[in-house]
Amino acid sequence: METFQSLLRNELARALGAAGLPPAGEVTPATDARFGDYQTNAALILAKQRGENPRQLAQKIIDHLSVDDLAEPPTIAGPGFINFALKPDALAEQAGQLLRDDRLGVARAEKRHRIVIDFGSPNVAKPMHVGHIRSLVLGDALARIATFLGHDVIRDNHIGDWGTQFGMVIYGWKNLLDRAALARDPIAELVRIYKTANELGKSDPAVLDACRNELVKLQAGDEENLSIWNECVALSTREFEAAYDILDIHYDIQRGESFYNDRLPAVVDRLLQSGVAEMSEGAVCVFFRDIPELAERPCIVRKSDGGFNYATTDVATIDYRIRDLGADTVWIETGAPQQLHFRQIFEIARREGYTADFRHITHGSILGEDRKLMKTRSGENVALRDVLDEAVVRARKIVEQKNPDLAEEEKNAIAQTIGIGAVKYADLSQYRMTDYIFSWDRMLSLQGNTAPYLQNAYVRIRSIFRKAGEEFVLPAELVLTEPAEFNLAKRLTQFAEIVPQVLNDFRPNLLANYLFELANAFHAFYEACPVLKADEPARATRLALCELAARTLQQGLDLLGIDVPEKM
RNA sequence: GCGCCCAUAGCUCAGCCGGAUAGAGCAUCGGAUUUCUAAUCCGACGGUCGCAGGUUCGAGUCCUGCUGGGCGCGCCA
Repeated sequence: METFQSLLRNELARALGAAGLPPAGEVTPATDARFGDYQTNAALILAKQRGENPRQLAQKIIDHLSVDDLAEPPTIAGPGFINFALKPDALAEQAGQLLRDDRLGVARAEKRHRIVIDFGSPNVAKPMHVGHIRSLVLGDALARIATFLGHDVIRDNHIGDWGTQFGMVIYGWKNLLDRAALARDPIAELVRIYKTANELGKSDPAVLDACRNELVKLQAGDEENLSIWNECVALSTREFEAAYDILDIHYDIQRGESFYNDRLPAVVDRLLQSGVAEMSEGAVCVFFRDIPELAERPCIVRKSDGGFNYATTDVATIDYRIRDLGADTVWIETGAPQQLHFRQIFEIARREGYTADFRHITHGSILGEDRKLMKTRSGENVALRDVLDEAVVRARKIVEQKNPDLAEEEKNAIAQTIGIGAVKYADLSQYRMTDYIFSWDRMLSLQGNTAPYLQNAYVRIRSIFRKAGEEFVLPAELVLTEPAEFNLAKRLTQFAEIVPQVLNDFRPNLLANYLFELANAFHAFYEACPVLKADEPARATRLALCELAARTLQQGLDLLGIDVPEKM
């Protein structure tokens, strides 16, 4: 089914053609209720191109428009906008259709892409910390939305499992390991031996040498070191999985850096042979002399000691995703500091002839309430698990306060849904590039643009249906009379317009903002329009609006990776 | 030195391709509950969109310069 926006857009295109005018402008939701529901600036654009009077052109366009079944007669306003006000009947009809559509009106993408999404990507032998939240939550939401739009999405966990840190970890494992501590908290012990080895190495060159030696042995395939390494990867993976379960974020494949090891020599040979790379000061480099910003920033793909680095791995990773996985689109979600690196990697890929759509999707940092990078009092990164645990504990207290009569088990489940949802939503409701200030009080607030506010709108609807004690039956016809009904219905029809927009510039916050406005429209409707006590046909119409609002909230939150409770 | 990102109400933030008198939430103040979850709703107050130029019928949005903050820049990832 089509959205009002696309119906009007098509009609505009037809009218322009009929008027002998070229396609121009766009149809957008009205910026203000006074201007109706939709508007187009087509006349303004054409007037500029042709040096004609915009209002006269607008009239000419209107003369060819036929939107009687959707809207009141279009009007000209301001410098030459054409405004459309939807007819209540058209809105009611559209809402009825949405209820019959299990996609809530969201069209599948015209072209189905195979998209590899790389996000999260934690390091082995290190704890996941609060900084991983953004990449995880943003990447997951984008993956969910792309999947819903019909794309073939492969979620790839590109874990850091082959860094130079393993020299120290293996040295520590052999000389410093406390088995009991490892059994208790594997990652904490791995971090401890890594840090201790690092400290020792600073004061004792012999230790530093020993660490280097362990790394060389690992890279040469030494059996003992490989088995220690394997154990570290397994322990870390178990830890990651626990976090993924809590967050309900899951991957299709996990191809860590080590996966690409045996492909690296061939990558460099190929780059040299094709002339993309060249020798420089003993290293193999790619220069970008024709790109001003990159002219003085070469990318090293093989160090002068013959070793490979992460650039080599990332070139190999691009290869794999396109050749082996068949991707035509690659999205990499990481923090902003890696922008230069991926710019280089993508440029190398283009020079190798790859035409896939590469996107580096970056995000800002999470700051503490002191506006500095979020750290514990002792200056450590805040552990991801601690954040998630505290979110649930805090949510649990609120549930206890507001709804003490629920069963313990139910309270726990609700606290989980609200707490985790709040953490995710706080991140997703904000434009990804801006740094955001982490605040428990704000994200768990019951008012404002928060997950609990949206979840509450859903819960109120579920409560109505529980009270009604009846299955939802779609009425033959919806009849909209009250302004609050009209506003809610209009919001509901816009879900299908918003969802695809998110992928334009990777902005899940557009969807979050929409859902907030929808919840707002629902709450206003809830206050103004009794549902169960209303007479027919208002009662059936209002139940239908409730049903559609519940489904839209649930679907929208699900696309953000957020669950809804039945009670709270 | 060069490059990337950011700067909007007291606070936290929206504002995608340039569009009409720049919007929310929080906070503050004032209202609303015999009613389906008041975990809500309605209203008021609050702005030199960092500064200065430029392009345009029209600039928070695009261009140039500047200021302030964050990050990055040849052998870590």
